[in-house]
Amino acid sequence: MKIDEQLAMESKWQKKWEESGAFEADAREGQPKFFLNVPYPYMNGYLHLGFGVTFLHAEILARHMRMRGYNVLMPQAFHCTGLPIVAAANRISEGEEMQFGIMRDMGIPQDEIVRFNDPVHWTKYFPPQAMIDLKSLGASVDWRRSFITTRLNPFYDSFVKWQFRKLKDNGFVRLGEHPVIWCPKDEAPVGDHDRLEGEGETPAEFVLLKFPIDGKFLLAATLRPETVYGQTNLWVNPDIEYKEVRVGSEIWVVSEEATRKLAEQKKDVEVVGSVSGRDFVGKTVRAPVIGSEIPVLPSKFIDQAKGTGIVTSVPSDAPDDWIALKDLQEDEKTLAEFDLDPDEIKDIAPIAIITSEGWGPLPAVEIVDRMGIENQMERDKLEKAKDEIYRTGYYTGVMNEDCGDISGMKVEEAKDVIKRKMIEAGEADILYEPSGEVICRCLTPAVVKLVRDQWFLDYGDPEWKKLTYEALEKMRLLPEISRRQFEYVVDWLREWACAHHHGLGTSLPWDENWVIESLSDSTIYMSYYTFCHLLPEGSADKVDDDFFDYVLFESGDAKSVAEKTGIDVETLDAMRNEFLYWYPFDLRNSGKDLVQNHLVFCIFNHVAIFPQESWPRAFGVNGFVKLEGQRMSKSHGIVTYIRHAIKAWGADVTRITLAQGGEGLDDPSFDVDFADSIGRKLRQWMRFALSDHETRGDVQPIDRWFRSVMNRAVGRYNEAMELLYLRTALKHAYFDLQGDWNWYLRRCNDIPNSELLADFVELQTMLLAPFVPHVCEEIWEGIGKEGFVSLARLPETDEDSIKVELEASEKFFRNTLDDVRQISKATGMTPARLVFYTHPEWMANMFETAVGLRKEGRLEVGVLMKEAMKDDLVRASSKQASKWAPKLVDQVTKMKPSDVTMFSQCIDEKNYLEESKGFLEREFKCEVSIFTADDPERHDPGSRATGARPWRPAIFIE
RNA sequence: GCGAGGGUAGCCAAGACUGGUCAAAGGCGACAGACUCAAGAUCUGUUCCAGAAGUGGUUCCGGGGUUCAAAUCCUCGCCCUCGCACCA
Repeated sequence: MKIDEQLAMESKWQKKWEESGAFEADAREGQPKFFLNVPYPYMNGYLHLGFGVTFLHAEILARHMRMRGYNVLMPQAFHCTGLPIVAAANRISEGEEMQFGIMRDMGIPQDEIVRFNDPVHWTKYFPPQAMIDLKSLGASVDWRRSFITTRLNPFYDSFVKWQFRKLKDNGFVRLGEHPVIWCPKDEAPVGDHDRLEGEGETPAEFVLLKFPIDGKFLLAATLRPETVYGQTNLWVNPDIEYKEVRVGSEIWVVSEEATRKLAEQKKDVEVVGSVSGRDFVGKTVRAPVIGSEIPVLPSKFIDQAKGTGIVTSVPSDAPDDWIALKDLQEDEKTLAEFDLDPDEIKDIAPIAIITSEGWGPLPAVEIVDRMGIENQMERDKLEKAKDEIYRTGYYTGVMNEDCGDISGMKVEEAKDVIKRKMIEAGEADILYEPSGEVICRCLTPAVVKLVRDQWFLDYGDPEWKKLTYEALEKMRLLPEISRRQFEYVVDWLREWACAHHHGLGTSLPWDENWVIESLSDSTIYMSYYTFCHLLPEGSADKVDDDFFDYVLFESGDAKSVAEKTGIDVETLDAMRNEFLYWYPFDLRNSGKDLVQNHLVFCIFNHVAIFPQESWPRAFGVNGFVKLEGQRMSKSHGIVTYIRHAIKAWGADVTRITLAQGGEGLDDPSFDVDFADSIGRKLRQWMRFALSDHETRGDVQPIDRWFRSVMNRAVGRYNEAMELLYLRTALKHAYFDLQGDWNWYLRRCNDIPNSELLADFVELQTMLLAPFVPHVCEEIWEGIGKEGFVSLARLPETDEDSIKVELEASEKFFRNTLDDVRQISKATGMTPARLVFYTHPEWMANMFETAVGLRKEGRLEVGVLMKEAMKDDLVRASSKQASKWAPKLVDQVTKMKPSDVTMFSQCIDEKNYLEESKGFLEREFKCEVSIFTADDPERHDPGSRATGARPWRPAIFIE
């Protein structure tokens, strides 16, 4: 079948599903339900395979559960909230080439790209496209319940407002201030996606130390406030014009660059003058905390862009300070230039303050020596030195006894204590700046802005955390191994800034100037899926809090809600009923990147708003798709859209390839070779299923064997599917089963039992249907079944047809065959005659005795002999028995528990081989004879018979 | 740096919690054979090394350890992935 025939076949079934409403799910009393969903994808482009993997995990399970008899709901909405769409639209209107390139790569015609200059156009264009993609992927979604977010959807808008009023009423929303990386030109926060440089950089907190001088303050910035006890002097750059800034009632002296930072972070800031650094050199200032006078000295190593352009000097622990001090002490010219007393300067010595592992009292002195740093200009070496000291100092360091109140504290904790103390005493302040250089996409270097009156969701609230933890404990996590990460995140989350001033979304109900950000308007919307398809058009502006209170909590009065909203009571009750029936959801699946925010927010918000019986039941988490080992991501350019994959391979192959890519948290890979190969196999399977075969009516042991194997496979498949181990499920239900079927055909000389053949084709088709639904529908129809396979009922495992002894016998047979092959290979012989010698009867008795002892846990050589000798047959061969006993004990001890069960009862091996003699002769194309090892009549020219053991006949090849 | 998950044969990937039939499932690729006029598809076999008897040797990122026994448990180190916040 060519790809276009394949696609035509697939869309034929997609149309049939849609026309018949096969996947539209309504509350049905008496039938168990299963409600799955995945986070709605963001609508700034076509859907890519990354979303495909996440989606398919849920979708495939949805199809599986449907076939297990559940009433399954799988809805899908689309996310438009937030900045990226707006930012991208702006870039289009600015004519930015990069953005045009992205649009072209998606396959949007050049003359249509300009229409994307309006954010609203994105929200109209992409959701239908995403629907097309998912439908052509064979999604079994109830599309009646789809929607988009933001105020563009007034119903959803009301829902989010209701949610936020609830959160606020319950005391989970509060006001505070918050530093963000900020673009002064755009006057907007610069998220990672909007950065040309500096991905991952965050606001870092500097402590500003105030040094009073002439009624003003010199402001020195430091990342290590705990080192104030080691201050010996202050550094200023004599060649710089510093600015005098009025901050509140104080005048601060800082670099020009720093004035801009202050403007974004402090209230009431005004530049009032300027002063040369030179003016301060030689003067003394009183250092904060320690209170002693220290000299202001000249230095040129200070980076003016960083901090305030003024640095306090701690030569004991800062290599920069130590080397600068040393330089100056030896630099007579500079000393003279600034009229500094050489003796006084030379008297300045580092003050030891921190004791840390592997270091002496003066780490900076030590490391400058060790690394052979000569002067202040060796910036790279100095950076490295600083890093090294800071790392060990921070984690292992302890403040020594000369550090006042913080003596004896660990550096980690001293830092905070001293900072707070200084700020309280008015000796210090805070300044944020990006932890590394950040450049906005508009080419402007970013700064840190302190956003005031910021609304937060207070995820730090201990009571709230406690409830969330409780909910998490009761949840099922797939895979379970992700639990530690969830626990960590619940613990670690603090306030979350839940609204901003830009982007699409819903405004805060109590303050229209704020727009709720995208991770906060998407936490409980799974409940909205349950009833949104019943919202009547035209009631958009009337749906209010009372409405949601009624539908979700049945609080209030139906009649008055009906009057207010114009939605009749019956419809209201139907919505209420849908919610009650479907909620909570049974599984939400997502990429692993959402564990640390979205999924945990989802729990937080559920426990804040809903009663316990509506809390989430399970989360599934999966990795990111890799294409040939490379991560797919938009920013890295390697993107494969769902539609491109479908065009190349069709929906079925795309689905099964993604499903078998990998399990658990590992990143699954999209294996192109596998896709090609599985496509061939599926076509082959369809041909096989739909063609006529020669069959027979009689039932042979091998038929019972395959039926046993088949039923066992179903059990394993169900187990794996429930845990979302799709690859494992495919292995059991498809690859292994196909292999067993091939073996079965070989064993019955290519003439299968007719009933078994029909059952196998039917079952295999059902097992594959969740993965490759289209080809399975085609087969289902072809073999004359009514209705869709997608809606067929998977039979329960028939425990009675699982026959352990039959499977053991066949395993024995295959092992024996393998042995023959191994011997042939090792000897290079092609058998001209094959002779098998099965174990003598006494061995079986002794073997079973050994297994019995193992089960009782008292298998030892002595015990075994004593027990086995009670048997007449064993006693008759006592000499051989005692020789065999140690080996037997060893062998049985090492058996897997599963094999102990499988091989505990010996079988009539001679008879089993006899029955398959014809098969053996066909396989090896030679004469085959079978003897018991103690048969005096046996043909045994190689004296092999003595090697026979239970489950392992001796073999002789001529 | 912090938190979480990983590193298994040519490649992808099970196994690890509960140590032993583990030279390690399955898939992909490769090679050989059967079928075929041929190719493809399909089926069968091989795919760490050695081997004229079903075996032996050396393996599961690297070092050290526990144990009769380690891919599996402990420890140290190296490397990879995800996340670290207002951003979807």
